[in-house]
Amino acid sequence: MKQAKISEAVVRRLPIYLQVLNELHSREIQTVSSQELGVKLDLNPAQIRKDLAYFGEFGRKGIGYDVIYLIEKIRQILKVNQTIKVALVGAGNLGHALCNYNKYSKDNMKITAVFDIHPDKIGTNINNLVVQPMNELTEVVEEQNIRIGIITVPAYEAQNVANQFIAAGVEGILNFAPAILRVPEEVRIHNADFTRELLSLAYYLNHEDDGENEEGDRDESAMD
Amino acid sequence: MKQAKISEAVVRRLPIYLQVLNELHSREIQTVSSQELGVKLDLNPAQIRKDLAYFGEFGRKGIGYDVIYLIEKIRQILKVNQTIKVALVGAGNLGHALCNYNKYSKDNMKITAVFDIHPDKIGTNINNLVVQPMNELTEVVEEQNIRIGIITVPAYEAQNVANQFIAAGVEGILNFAPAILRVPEEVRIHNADFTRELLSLAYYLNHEDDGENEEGDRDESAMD
DNA sequence: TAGATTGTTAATCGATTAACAATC
DNA sequence: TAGATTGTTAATCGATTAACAATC
Repeated sequence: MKQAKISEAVVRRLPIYLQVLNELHSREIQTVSSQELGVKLDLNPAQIRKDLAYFGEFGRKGIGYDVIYLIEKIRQILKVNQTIKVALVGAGNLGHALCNYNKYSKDNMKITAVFDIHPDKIGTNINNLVVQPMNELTEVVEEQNIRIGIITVPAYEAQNVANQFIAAGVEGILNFAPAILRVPEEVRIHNADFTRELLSLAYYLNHEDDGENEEGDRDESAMD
Repeated sequence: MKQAKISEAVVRRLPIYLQVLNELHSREIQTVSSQELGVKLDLNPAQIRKDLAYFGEFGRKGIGYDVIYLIEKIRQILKVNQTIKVALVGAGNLGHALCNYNKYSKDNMKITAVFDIHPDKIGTNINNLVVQPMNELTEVVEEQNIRIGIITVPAYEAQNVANQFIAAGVEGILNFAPAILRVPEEVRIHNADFTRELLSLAYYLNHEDDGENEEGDRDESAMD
């Protein structure tokens, strides 16, 4: 009865469920069926039921899921029912944006420390946090028990920052820099590099209606 | 011989390949094998070859892939060999950050217009662009032939902005707001909501070494 | 009770990986 | 030529979906 291995696809859907559920909750809706969730999210209801069933029996047959209860359960699963402390390196515009989001967030993930390498940034204030110099990172991460590091520095500095986070003992890294980072196996890394999203979005432009891509280009031999 | 249907998973890997290739190019490396790419990206070499082979024969047997040639080809596939114009709504910190990234980007995706609803933002300058009022959006999008809209407004305004983008005729939307947006089938939407990344990252914290989750919680009947 | 909806098993579908002939 | 590596087919693996008994 050990928890079956949960695929990444399942885990990535949980925050989406949470988002819809929070919205339903704010509209004071108390119960929801997998059917209804499926319509909202363009997902197969069976998939939603199956995803949730990996973690327990959260619903009631004939009724559906209690919104508040399910929110609580998903939070438990994602471990955001406890406060998780986060540090951020790179006090630029993006760093600012994330700190602000943070302020309004309902989830218990808190950015509790901000670092930067540039002397003109150090000592300034972001959302009640004082920007600290990089050489204090290790100490602060250890002392505050920070578990996640966010990287919002230019690509060429990203690996270096990641290394410092890892040395300091974070368990996960959220990387916004457009760079491929090497991390040891025990550290989880997620990339939130928006250029990837933008480029893959471009692929789908006009893919139906214009035929530009359908001739030429295909049957020449490569690199001649 | 019509192009086989390309799965989303494949398309999402193309920008990653492009990223590594650009890096190799900047280091003046001229040829690369699927083997080497696989090591760098933690991907199976066969998968990389198969991904690329959907679009043509880009490599040379016994040799590998010419870096410059492959960059060019992937750019064609993603349609970023031409300039693609992008508009952004929401001139906050995140909007600023994206506009700046944009400035340094090598890809031909250009943010050419920025909008905001707040009077105090309108008329200000971001990266040489003047922030415009929302009521000019439709006209500007049409005139400039803008094909992608980026949404960096609070969640409660996101759907409204999306509707305006869609009415103005954009083909794709990149949404940074933590909201689930409804769009018509012909409009492609990608979500870059960082809270999702952060929440799914939290799931993986400590999943190996602490057993907190392994008892209790499982076999109580739901909602009693 | 009848209708609705879950949790779960079985069937299907699609994506990844292995293997290898072709060839540089 | 011998070694390397592609493009591609076949085998495997995993994820999604359909179907339905259990039950509220």
